[in-house]
Amino acid sequence: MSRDDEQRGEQAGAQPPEQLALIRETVRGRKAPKAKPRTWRGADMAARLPVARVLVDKGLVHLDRYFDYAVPAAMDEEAQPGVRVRVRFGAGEREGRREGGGLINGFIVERRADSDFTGRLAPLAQVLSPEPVLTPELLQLCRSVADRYAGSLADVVQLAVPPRRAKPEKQPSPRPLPAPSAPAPGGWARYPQGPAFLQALADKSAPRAVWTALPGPGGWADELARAMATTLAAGRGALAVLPDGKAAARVDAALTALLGEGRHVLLTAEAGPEPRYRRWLAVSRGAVRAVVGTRAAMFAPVRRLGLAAIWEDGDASHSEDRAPQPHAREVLLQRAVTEQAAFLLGAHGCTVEAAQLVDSGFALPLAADRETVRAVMPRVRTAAEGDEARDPAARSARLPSLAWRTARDALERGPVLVQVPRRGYVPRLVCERCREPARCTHCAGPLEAAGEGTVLRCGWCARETPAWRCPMCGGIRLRGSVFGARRTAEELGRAFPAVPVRTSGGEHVLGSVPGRPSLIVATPGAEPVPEGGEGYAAALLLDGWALLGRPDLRAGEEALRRWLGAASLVRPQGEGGTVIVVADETMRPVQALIRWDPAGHAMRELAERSELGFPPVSRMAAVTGPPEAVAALIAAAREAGLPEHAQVLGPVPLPVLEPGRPRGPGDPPPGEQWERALVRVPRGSGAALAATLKTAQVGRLTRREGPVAHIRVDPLDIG
DNA sequence: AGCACGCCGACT
DNA sequence: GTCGGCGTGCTC
Repeated sequence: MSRDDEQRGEQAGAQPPEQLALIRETVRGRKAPKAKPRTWRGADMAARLPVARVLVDKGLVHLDRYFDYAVPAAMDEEAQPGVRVRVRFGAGEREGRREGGGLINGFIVERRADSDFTGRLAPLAQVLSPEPVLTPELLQLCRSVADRYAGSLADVVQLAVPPRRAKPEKQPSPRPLPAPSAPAPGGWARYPQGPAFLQALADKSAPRAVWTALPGPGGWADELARAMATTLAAGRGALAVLPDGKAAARVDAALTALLGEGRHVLLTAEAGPEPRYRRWLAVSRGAVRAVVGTRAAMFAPVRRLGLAAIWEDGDASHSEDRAPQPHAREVLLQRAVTEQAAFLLGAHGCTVEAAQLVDSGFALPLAADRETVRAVMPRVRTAAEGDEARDPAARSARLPSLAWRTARDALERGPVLVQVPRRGYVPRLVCERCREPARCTHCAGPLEAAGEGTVLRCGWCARETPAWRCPMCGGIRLRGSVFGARRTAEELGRAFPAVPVRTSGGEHVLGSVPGRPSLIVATPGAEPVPEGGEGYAAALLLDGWALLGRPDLRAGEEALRRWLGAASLVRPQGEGGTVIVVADETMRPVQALIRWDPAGHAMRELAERSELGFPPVSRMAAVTGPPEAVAALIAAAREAGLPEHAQVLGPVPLPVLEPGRPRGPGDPPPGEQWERALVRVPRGSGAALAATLKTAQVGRLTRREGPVAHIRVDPLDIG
């Protein structure tokens, strides 16, 4: 943003000398020794509201409460609610004097006349900066997120408030620009309910919608920007969270085209810490009222929020990987409700959670007519896996003949996208005949085989299934591997020697590619957008079997989501756009792709999960850790009182972490054998479950009872 | 988690 | 009489 350059230098003249020294030290570099704050022992305390209630910045669950400190008179002015402070913490009293105790950071949450603490209050050591970053609204949001995820407030605050940077704080934010005028509906006119949704935003009411975006490269970004601009025009703030920097940049560009510079900021990691903090401050100070960003932006303190939007809620990157691992969709839902803002969930596909929002009546569907969909969608055809082409080059690439012919013809007209499975994306056990994932007859968890010829065991409840029989087709044989996908991708180049081949995925993701004939081999989610806005002439989706074969609950939804993502970049069928999906055409996600009906697919999935008692119809929490820690935490939770109808599944041994994959919270350290138990409760008991688990955890940590287990509410990979 | 406090045994 | 083992419990 060019706004970052418009800042004026600091006005140091107003600062007291003590602070100047501190500033110099901070600016000089990280290695410089920290100024030692004075002790304030015996100093005068503030005359009015001499007590500061402080949130101590330590993520320990059993310290999840506030601590009171005395406010020295010299800090009275700056020690306002929301500011960052340093306090002495963890020391006892020796010879009647307060001693030692490490200096740690915290936030003032309240100024009070008195404390309910009976001992002598320690004074605040230092006000780090007078910027009130943890506003009451943000604090309340963090509290409810912490509660929902059985985490500590300090952990969530750490996710919500970016680390301090001295320079941006000392610069003024630009003056807020007046509200823009409302934009035209643009692409929203293609949706029967589109204009009405915008009108509701303009009327400052709080519409909630699950938006099934029409295919086409980039249209969605403009529509999202228009929804945000309409909200701004009504005098309220807007926030959109996107799965990656690439998608966020597109909405940023669309908003800039609509409103010019200065009315919104882009909050992504790519900007670098200092510009990012500067932009965050501009939002916090109310200078900017619209935010486009990646998941950390879900906490952005937008003033008078009028719209909370999320794009592609099925993308795994919307799930925070730091404790307590909140999901952007859930956080934005929470904000929409408490801040009385509109909620917009948009995607090309549809998650079961989104379907449930519609099913429960919380949100209304925002989708185009069948006719409109048919007019812009590509032609979708299936190719059988065994139906390999006669051409030897195509054979070596294991391309079905239809895929081979389609690609060859389309390459006359433009670029062709080839979607191949991501490495490590290998299914577990499925029926050899109909490819139905093998599930436990007791709890419907995924069946696993420890090795060749070993007995089948459930990945959830550990019960053994000695004689498996497919419930769908009666088959008795299982299959569990996928052909070398990586090699298939490489061999594609040999199948089409006359055409340039480019790859996108893993470390090297392309944002866009030239619109001329070429083969683009990409892993799901890394598909580049063809330049010129025309789209791909064709797409080959070769990863069907790998995607659909996973026993993951989301396998179908995820396969469809990834296919739709790629197919959305293909030209309409009227312009010759064709998609070939190599998968069995009788499978439900394949059918949904052919009909371009993600919402219908998600509704059917939801109905099925409802029967089986799966999330999101039920709520789950995963408890992982060393076996004795898991057992003890579950026992403690039982004692603390699990909600009615709670069901404990397992524990079962956790599979060893694949080498190379980064270890997250809840993953075992290398070499340790951990276990996982799942606790399942009816919908509506989620809050009670989180509270119980947290109580059990706090009890165990306080008494330091052996190794610690990790709690994950709404685990993603439950089988 | 740190870290101090305290209660009991072994030492100068 | 005093030092220090580590078990117990608090951190404003």
